[in-house]
Amino acid sequence: MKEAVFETIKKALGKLNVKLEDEKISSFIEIPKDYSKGDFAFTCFFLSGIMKMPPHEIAIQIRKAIGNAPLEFSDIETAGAYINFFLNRKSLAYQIIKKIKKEGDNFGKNNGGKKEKTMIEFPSPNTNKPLHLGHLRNMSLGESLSRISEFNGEKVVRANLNNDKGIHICKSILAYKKWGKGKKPSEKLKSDHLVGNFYVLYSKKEKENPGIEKEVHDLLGKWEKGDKETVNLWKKMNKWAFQGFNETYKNFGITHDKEYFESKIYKKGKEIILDGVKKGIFEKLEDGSIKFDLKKWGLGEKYLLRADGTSLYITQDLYLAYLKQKEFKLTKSYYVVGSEQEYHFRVLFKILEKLGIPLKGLKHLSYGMVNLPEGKMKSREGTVVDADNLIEEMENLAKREISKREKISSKELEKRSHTIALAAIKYFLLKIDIKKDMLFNTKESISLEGNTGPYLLYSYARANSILKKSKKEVSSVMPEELEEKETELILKTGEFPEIIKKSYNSLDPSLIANYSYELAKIFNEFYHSLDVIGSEKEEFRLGLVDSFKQVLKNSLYLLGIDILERM
RNA sequence: GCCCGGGUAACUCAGCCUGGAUUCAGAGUGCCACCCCCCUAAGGUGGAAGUCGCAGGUUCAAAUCCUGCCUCGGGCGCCA
Repeated sequence: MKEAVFETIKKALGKLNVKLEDEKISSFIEIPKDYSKGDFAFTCFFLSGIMKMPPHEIAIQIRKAIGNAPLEFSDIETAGAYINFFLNRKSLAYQIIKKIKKEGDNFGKNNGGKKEKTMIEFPSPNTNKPLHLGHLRNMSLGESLSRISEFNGEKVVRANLNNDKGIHICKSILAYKKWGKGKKPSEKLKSDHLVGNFYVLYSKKEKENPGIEKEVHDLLGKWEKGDKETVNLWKKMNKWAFQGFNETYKNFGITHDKEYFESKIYKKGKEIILDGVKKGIFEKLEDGSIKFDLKKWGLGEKYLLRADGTSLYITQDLYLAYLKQKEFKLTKSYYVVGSEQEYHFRVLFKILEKLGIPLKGLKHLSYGMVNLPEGKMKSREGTVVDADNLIEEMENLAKREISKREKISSKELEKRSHTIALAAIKYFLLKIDIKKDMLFNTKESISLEGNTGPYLLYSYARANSILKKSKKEVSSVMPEELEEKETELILKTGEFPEIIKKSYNSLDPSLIANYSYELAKIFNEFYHSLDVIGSEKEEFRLGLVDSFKQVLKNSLYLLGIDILERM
């Protein structure tokens, strides 16, 4: 439709003997923020220099030169320095509603990425402590980005790298060994929480007696040598950690297609480094260590292999990047990892580039930290918001709210409160710009009112309720006149495909989250100002409600949020 | 010291990429007032609340672009 505006303007300018490049004209055609100002607008400020007239005068001149509005438009009017183009909204509305109806769950999909095979890695936890709020942000983002990519036609492999070895793991193992007394997970103590408790205990003991740090190193040494007792204990505790994680993943609606384990790859990658030395990219020092000079790119120097020939974190990451590619023939590979690791990934990608390993589409999907009013979360000190506890707390809150309103079976109560709790958490974590740090204030964040996940579910349930109660059939016949709220709602649903593309291109789910809220808000305004059931336009408005419901559903799907037919 | 990223109402955040509009720089929470005759009040309506960190610059036009500064966070290991 923009072309029609363009042609109209170009013609009019021709009549006024104003010569402009097509691109320039096009760049001054914009979409007004407010529907009441039309569907397109042409700004005349920039012409004042050329035409030697005040901008509003120019607008009037151009409007005159346009003459009668072409068929596509219902109206063209000037407002100050703007020429506002109103599309024939009845036919536009009709087209949007028809399209949503026809495409349903596929509305907004496109296959722009159909040639892509993408691996998205998240949340890659350490196995020495349970998942916390930071992981919830990570998982919400990972799942949402996976769905957004799929919605745009990509094939997505959801992967997880389990950081199951290293000094931090040995800390919880040592604490268990010394003070665990053979304790086992129980109904009351989830297995990964048990492991986490010993990690906290270790930190406490270390403060009292810094000497035990040596014992941890000894333990790591034993593990690396394959000491039977140590390895068995490590296996046992890792199993507990994984069991607990799996419960949390399931509870949070996360699945993976591929699991990687650091313990299985940590020795690998040496060949890649040595190959780089042969090619003269890396430098071998006298003591045998290998390093890479990245000062050219402002990244300093980085060691790639220890003097004793053992691997470093970056070494195994190089290997894993290579392995992923080999196994899955990827065209893209994303890492959902916190912003604190930006430097690491810049170095990693630069090295891969220099090695000439044909890895395309590597990207660190960096997200900001989740902080508490008291400051940073620290697992060591136990000052974290635990994932399982938070979910449970939210469920209880939702249960209380539901019980105030309605008596339902306990099974239904469980289901609804769970869905509401997850919606609240996921929406809260996704609505904020991916790259920004965020503050989690327990009391304020755990709200079910206002700009929240439950608000969206509630709007959806209301729409559903109308459709259920009405005895009439949805009709595609357009009414004579459209009310303002009707127009707003239709145009907003029509924006959806564009939002999807934007969100896909910028890899940021917050655009969809904020769109969902705006959409639901308009629906609630519509709901309050106009009757559906019993109105003369009942059939038409049912169609409108149905479109809204569909678009909100698609939108929430992309955020990884399940819907409820009743609330 | 160097490299990233923030600083918009009391609080939490949109808007910034792609600079514009009339009375207003928007939401939510909180505060004040109002609305259940009617499709779920987890809702809607109105009000109070802002030197868009500071100072320059570019432009007909700057929250938005550029420079400097202030300030907060993160990062700069033969740790992971």
